Parts: sequence; C-alpha cells; structure tokens
Amino acid sequence: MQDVAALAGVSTATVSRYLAKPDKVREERRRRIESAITELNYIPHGAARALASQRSRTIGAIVPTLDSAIFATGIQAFQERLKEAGYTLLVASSNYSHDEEQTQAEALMTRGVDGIMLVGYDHHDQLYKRLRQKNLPYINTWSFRRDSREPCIGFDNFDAMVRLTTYLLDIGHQRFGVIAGVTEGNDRADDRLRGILQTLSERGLTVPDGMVIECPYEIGVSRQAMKRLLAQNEPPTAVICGNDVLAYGAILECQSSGRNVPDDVSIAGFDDLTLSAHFHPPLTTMHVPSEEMGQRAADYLLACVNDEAGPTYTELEANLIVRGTTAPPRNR
Amino acid sequence: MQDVAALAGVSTATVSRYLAKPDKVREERRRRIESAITELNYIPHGAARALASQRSRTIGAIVPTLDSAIFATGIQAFQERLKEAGYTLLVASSNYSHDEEQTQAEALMTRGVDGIMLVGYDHHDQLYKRLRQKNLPYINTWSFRRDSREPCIGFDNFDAMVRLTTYLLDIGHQRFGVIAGVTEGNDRADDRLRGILQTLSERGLTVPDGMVIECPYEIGVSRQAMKRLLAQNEPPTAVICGNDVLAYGAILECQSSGRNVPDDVSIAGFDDLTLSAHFHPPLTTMHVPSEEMGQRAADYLLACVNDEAGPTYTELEANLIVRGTTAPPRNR
DNA sequence: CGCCAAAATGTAAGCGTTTACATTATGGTC
DNA sequence: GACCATAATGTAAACGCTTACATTTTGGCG
Repeated sequence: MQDVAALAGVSTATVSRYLAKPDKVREERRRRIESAITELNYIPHGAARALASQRSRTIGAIVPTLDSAIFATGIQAFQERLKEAGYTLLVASSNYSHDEEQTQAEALMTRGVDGIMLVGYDHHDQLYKRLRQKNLPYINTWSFRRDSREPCIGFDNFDAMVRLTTYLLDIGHQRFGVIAGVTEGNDRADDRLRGILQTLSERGLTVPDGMVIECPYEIGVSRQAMKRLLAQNEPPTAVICGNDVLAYGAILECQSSGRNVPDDVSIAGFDDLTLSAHFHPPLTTMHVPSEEMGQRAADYLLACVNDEAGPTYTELEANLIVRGTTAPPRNR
Repeated sequence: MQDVAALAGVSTATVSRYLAKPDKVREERRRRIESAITELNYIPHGAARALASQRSRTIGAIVPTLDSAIFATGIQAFQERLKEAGYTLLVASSNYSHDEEQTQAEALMTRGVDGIMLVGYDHHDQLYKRLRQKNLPYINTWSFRRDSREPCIGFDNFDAMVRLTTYLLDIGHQRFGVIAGVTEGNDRADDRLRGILQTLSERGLTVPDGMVIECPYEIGVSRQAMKRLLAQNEPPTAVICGNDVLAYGAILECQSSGRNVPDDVSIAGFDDLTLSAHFHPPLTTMHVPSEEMGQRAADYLLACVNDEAGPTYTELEANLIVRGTTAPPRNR
C-alpha cells in the first residue's frame, strides 16, 4: 500500500480511503491511485485490514455435511448473497456431531468471522455461551420453532411431517413404515419423526417397533432398511422417509425386488431434491425452501454486522408435492 | 494474549510459543498458561497471527459449483486433510466461468490464502500470472495431461472416454449418441467429448450433427436432449453421457417414454456418484477417484507451504465400471 | 480579494500477534 | 562448587492496514 501511495503521490491514508469509499477522494487522485494499483498489481492484505478494522468481512457457516445436495443448495444461495455484500464465506462441516460443531465454531472464531450460520437448533452448550460472550451474530437455520429464543429461520419440521402423514392417512393408508434419519444429535430428524408418530397415534395407529428404522442418509443403508420393512409379517402399505435420499433407496429396493411403487407400496420423501421430480416414478415429497433460507440467513447476518435491524424469527413454508410414488393402498 | 500472559505470570512471547510448540515451554509454566487460557476463554486472533507470521494457515479452493455431489466429495476429502494439518479451507465457486474464477482467486489472495486448489487446466491468463508473481502454491485437479507444465493431479479425461467408448464398440454398438457437458470453458468436458469422437472416427464411424448434444449438468435439460436423440430417424443404440447426472436424465427419459434400458438403448455415464450403483438399472460409468484426488491435492499444497518436496504431477486412474445400463445392441 | 465552512488529505497511533536477538535459568561435568 | 553448553524466557520491533485527529485545500459568498 505504501508503494501504491508513493507511486500515486498521496498518503497511505488516502489509498485506504479510496479502497473503502472511492467517492471520498478527489477525481484526479482517484485516477492516479487506480493506475498505481493496476501497475503494481496491488492486492490488499486482508489480515492487516482485519486487524486494523476489527472486522474480517467474513461470515462462517457450519453445516452437517457438504455431501448432501440440499445443504449445498442452501449454502450456495447464502454465499451468493454474502458475495454481493463484499463478504466471504467460510464453510465448515460437523458430521452431525455437536462436539465437532463446537470445535469448528472455535476455529471460525479464531479466523475472526463476523457472524455464524448454524444448522438446526440443538447445539453444544458451550457454543451458545461462547457466541454470546463474544457478542457474535449467529442464526439457526433449517428449523423453526414457535417457542424459539434464538434467532432462527426455517420451517417447522414437525408440522411438515404432520401434513405429509395426514395426507397419507387421508388417502387410506393404515400400515406405515418409517425410514428416519439418525435422530441422535439431529433435531430436524427428530422433529420429523415425532411429527409422523404423533399424527399416527392421534388417529389411533401405533407403529410396531420393527416398522421404524433410523439410518444415516445413505442410499445403500436405506435399501437395507426397506428390505427389512418388506420382510415383516404384514409389510407396510406406506413408507415415510426422513429425506429424499432415503426415499430413493426405498424405491430402488422395491424395484429390484419386483414390487411396484406406488401400487404395492407408497413412498414419500422430504427435501425435494432436483432429481426427485424426474425420478421414475416421480417422488412425492416435501419441498423445502433451501435457497430462500440461505438468502435470508445471509440478509440477517449482514444486517447484524451493520447494526441494522432485521427479523429475528422467520418462518418459511415447506410444501407437500404430491407426485407419483404415493397412491391409495390397493385393498383397503 | 496479554491478559493470559499476565495471569500466567509470563511474557506474551512465552504464550505465543506455547501455542505454537507446547513442548518448548517448561512443564510448570505450560500448566499456568493452560489454565489462564481456559479461565479467560482466550481465542487467538487469527488476523493478527496471520499478519505477524505472514501465513494465514488457510488454503483456498475454487470449484465450478458446490451443487454437484462429485465436487463435494473431493472437497470434503481435501478439507479433511487440511484440517489434520491445522489448516482451514476457503471454498469459492466459479460457475464454470474463467472470469469469475479469476475474481474469486483475487478474493482468496486478499484473504491471504497460503495456496490454491483449482479445478481443471484452462484458466484465465491473468490467473497463472498472478499466482506466479505472488509465488503462491497452486495445483490443478480433475485433469491430468501428460504434457502438463503446471502442477496437477487427476486422471486423463480423454483417455477415460476412449476406454469407455471402446468398450461400447467392442460389444457391438454402431450408432452412437452423445450428451456432453458444456465444453466452452470446461476442459474436462471437452477432453471427454474429444475422446469419444476420436475413438469413433478411428473405427470409421462418424457421428451425425444432431447426435451430439451439449447441455449443462442438469437432469431436466438432459431429458430434453435424450428426447431429441430418440426422435431421430435412426435413433442411437448407445448414448454416452458426459457425467452421471446427464445419464440419469437419459435413463429416466427412456423409462418414461416406455423404452427399456439397456435392451432398447445402452446408456453410460461418468463420475460414478453414490447413487449410480443403486440406480435401476445400475449405471455403467467411469469411476473417478475424487477422494484420493482431494487428499493428494491437499498433501501437495501442504508440502509446498512447508517447503517440502512433493510429486508435482500425479496421474490417477479412472476405472470403467460396467453395470446394468449397457448391453450389446439388440439386432446388430 | 478575503473569509469561512466544508471537504480532502496527511500524520501517526494502534490492532494482536510472531520472532530475532538478548538475557537468564538449568543441569551435567570435572 | 565452578564452569559451560543448552534450553527457556523476555524484550521489542515488525507485520500492513484503519482511523481519530490535525492540517490543508477548496470553492462559495459578501
């Protein structure tokens, strides 16, 4: 920066001001500075800038995994918005572990992020404490709870599953199977599962033990789960899956074992990945507003770092998309 | 840090050393420092550290998109390795545009990354220039070319498609269709397409114009492409797709229009996404060593920043996985 | 032309670390 | 116990910016 200042015949302060607010420096010098910068290929030193200004222009995000298309979409939108505002995104993944999330958060704080996006609602105790102590803006996403005391943006996972389950009940299903995500340490998966079970029990249906299987979001494991469901004495006529990937596994298992979806068994997913609309048959699922969530989360954090006010609690809608993998049971 | 030093009754230099090389400070003080740190909830200031030490312990990666499972996998492995070494990953995406890649690289440099991972081989002229000028370690991935003058790790896309195409020729196909990725600004897609066309022409086959369609990696677009291929006078008996997502689209289009894969038409993909093995029928595709690539790329960059020597050119193998979507043509 | 408020610019003190160098403590040897 | 090499620690000068404050320039106006 000194070189630039020298070449342009101004002080470093002016160069610094030019970088921050170009309209604050007179036309003529602005030009001189500009050409000095290109001539010298000057790139500002972010660390120095962060140190002096006490803000890094960096926002962190911790997602359970980058391997899942659904988080990728949300993150992409999140990043897009940050970029528009001149902020950089730092992503970390927690592998669905609160401890790891905590560690990653610590790492992000060391990097001096100005705010953090989190997925879900349950976090390590230490995490909330640290966040508040450092007075660092943060927001929970992918989950909205009416009684939340924490800034959050998302949809109500419980309620969404209530609606999905109700739909299946309404078209006549009575024997249900569930392939849920791992609920341990995953409040979204837990909310979804509870939504299903509570709805069923309100209609007087209890689901036998073997009919609820938790498994990681992997297609291979999901196929195994479906196999076990189908091997039951009275196999289910409808299987609700914790997300679309699990649903793919379930469908593919049916197809390779010669069963027809939805004639022999109805299957529903959750997330509405791009593939789902094209699947064969197209998947009935809950559409999740991942892009909007990413954008709004970014907006919120940006508002915070600029000391503006923004909505602290935002509920978005998850929508049931009925496609071809669900139908009334054959013989009611 | 001063507070920690004061509380522990040592100088800041000792605290700093404790942080960097704990075994360099005597047992007793080490303990005092440790407890001071926990007591004060001290988190080091990364920017200050980066400024003073002239290294950020951060590595950047620019991928075309985060939306694709295949890059996500590679990046995950890359990050894992970096984390083990105490480095943080900064990801940016270029949307398959060289200009945007250049801009993102500039942003990463401002953030002071100690090295950069790039995807592919062709980049903005400016980019290579800047990288060398700053003497910043970098590596190209997802592509290996024997004649490369740039550090790279990956596999030979051209050669891989030669092998895939040869396999299809060997089982008797004569009429080919191609659904390629967009080759503009994407050397991998281009290499793959050239691999196909050259192999065919060496066997005396020319592919009519309408039989080669380039399209973005989206399942919907790919279905449209397949529809057009099938509408030709003499539809192809084998369709080679630039990646698995395109192949999914092709298969699903066949299935919804009542055609059987592989009896009516063989379809092959590229990447071997997790889903491919489970698809119905399971997809014949080229398996790509994305995890190993990520790891090795990390190893290389880490070696560079530590002034160690590492292999500058590493060729990995892409392997043909023959599954259920390809078979000899019905009536040869 | 001189005056003045406002705008533009310069000066210099940090920001929180690392690290070269200087100083002091340690413990092994005779 | 004296001596010494070595290990541990302290001192203080950077690192490359931002920004409060002081100073200079500008241009409108009487």
